[in-house]
Amino acid sequence: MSESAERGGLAHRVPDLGALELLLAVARLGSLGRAARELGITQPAASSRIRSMERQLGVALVDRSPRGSRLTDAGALVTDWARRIVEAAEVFDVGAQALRDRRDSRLRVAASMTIAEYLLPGWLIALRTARPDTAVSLLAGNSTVVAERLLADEADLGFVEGPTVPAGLDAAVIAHDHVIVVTAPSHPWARRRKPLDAAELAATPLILREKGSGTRQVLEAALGTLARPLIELSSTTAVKSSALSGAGPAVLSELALGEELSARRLIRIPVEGVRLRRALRAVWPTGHRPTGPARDLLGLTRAPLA
Amino acid sequence: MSESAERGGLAHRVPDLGALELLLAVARLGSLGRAARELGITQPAASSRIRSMERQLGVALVDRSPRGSRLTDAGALVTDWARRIVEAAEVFDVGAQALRDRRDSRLRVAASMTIAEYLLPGWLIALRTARPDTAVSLLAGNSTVVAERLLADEADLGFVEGPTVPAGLDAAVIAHDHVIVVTAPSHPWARRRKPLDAAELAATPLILREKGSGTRQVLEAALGTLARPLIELSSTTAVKSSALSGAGPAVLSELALGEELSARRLIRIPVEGVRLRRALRAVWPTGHRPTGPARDLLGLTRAPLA
DNA sequence: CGGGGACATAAGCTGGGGTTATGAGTGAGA
DNA sequence: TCTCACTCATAACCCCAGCTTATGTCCCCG
Repeated sequence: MSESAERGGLAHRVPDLGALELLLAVARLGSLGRAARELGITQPAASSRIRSMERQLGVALVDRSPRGSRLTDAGALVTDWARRIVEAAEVFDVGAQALRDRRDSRLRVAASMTIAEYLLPGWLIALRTARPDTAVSLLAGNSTVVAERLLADEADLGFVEGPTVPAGLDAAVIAHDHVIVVTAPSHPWARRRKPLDAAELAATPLILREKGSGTRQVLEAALGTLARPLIELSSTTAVKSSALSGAGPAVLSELALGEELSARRLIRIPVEGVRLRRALRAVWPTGHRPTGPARDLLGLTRAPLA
Repeated sequence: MSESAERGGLAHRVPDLGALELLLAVARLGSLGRAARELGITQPAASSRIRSMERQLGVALVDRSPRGSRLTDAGALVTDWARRIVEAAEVFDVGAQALRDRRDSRLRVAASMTIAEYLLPGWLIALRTARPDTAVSLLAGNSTVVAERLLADEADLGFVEGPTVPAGLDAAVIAHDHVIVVTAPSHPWARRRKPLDAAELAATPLILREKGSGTRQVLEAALGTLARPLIELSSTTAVKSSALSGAGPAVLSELALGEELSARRLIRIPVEGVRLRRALRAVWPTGHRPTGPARDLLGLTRAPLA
């Protein structure tokens, strides 16, 4: 993330979550008072909070009138940025909630790191709207750990990544984790018209995760040869940062890239003739077809076998 | 966003930004004390803050030892979710900062709503690492407004979307806003093997923005006929929510979809034989080639003409 | 065996955000 | 025109989260 000398800290320049939620509520409901009521606080509290947020940002956010409150132009812009933060917070929330309720919950899920990080919270948000009262617990670990938990009846549903299904488990492919090649927009590859081929990819020094990591394995299996590292880094985030800084082409899981792709801060380079993907599977003990909440969750994860 | 009865409010279950930043610093630096120093607070403050975050989440996040602190397994998971929030906050920050410094700044940008919302903050984050001391101001408005500002020398660089370039301006296409068709994973289209064609798209009732909106215009221009609305909604977010809830296929700008696509909560349905995209252009007064910071920013926005 | 890290604990201050109580516009209807 | 019902703003007060300083404990290393 290129931590520049940035004195002050984000927290002092960005309103806190409560204020952002309040702003969204005002936008939706068109009135400070109504928004306050929805969040369970009083109207003066809401009024003061919005005001102090406007002071902090140095911009008027809402037009007050005796008939209600509407967003300013600037307010509309700010509200959309705020919504992104709140959505990220929702992901955090359901993830953390699942993590917390270890023991005593109704649906116990065991998942690989990648899935637990990027996919599960989204599914759980969806599950919550369908079955609001289901408490979920989450354990993250590798395939072996997931299998152990399922077989010991300490988990109801598991998720694993990779080519093999652990023994004793039935599985269904629910999606694929695409490993993709990206560069900064300034890189020459970003202007290519023809897709890369395997030979070219194998011949080019790339920004990679360390040897043995999931994405690296997928890449080398697909190439049928060892990859040539330009830099080797031990975290997905570090790889992303290097790529963003223009150090060179990087290989990353598509799941780790959110906004960077759609905002064109990183460009996806098409690759042809190489199967750069890894199956993501739901798993359960052989015979024990998922039922109840596990079945609901499984239904939500059904994606096309693209 | 399907506001369920969700009592309590996110803010009470999710640590505040300061705490999340602290957690990231601890993860990066491997020590509470060092992290504290980096954020400009004392070691006991950091210690207590992390502890209260652990209490709040009900999970141990860091392993303390007299030699330093390392993340727990759960801590690593939580840290990655936290990073998403902090990144969204950074986007908010640079956007808001640009919005605030209206008058007295060195680089004045005028941009269409879509670009100001989704693209500009990312570019400004990148610009900040290259030119940390450049103050940027941002005005959001439609093409006409952008053109006015540029011609009145009240802006140094503009960004507009749509097929035409306002008179008196030079332009360069920097990217394309792809309008795409998405459905929930449960929708039959999510399992199609063949791309949609124009006739099929025109014949199917779709979840759309209101008539006259940008994405709707692109869609109807591409189809050469009016679209058939299943539901008409007045905000991008509302369209997204409806699609997520499985109400039907929706048409949205790719820029508005972040995590939903990569996490497969919404599935992109390929469409063939239809040009569902709109040029995004940088613009400046004819003759006045951008120089200085404006030139730097323009350089950052260069993306392939995909 | 004495530093010097690293983290924990304790006591005290401060301020942001909450509350209640009240005032003051505006518009709609009797 | 008066009054009610709605909006938002202001004032006075309270509380607690989070900060600070000052100290204690543990462990490793020279």
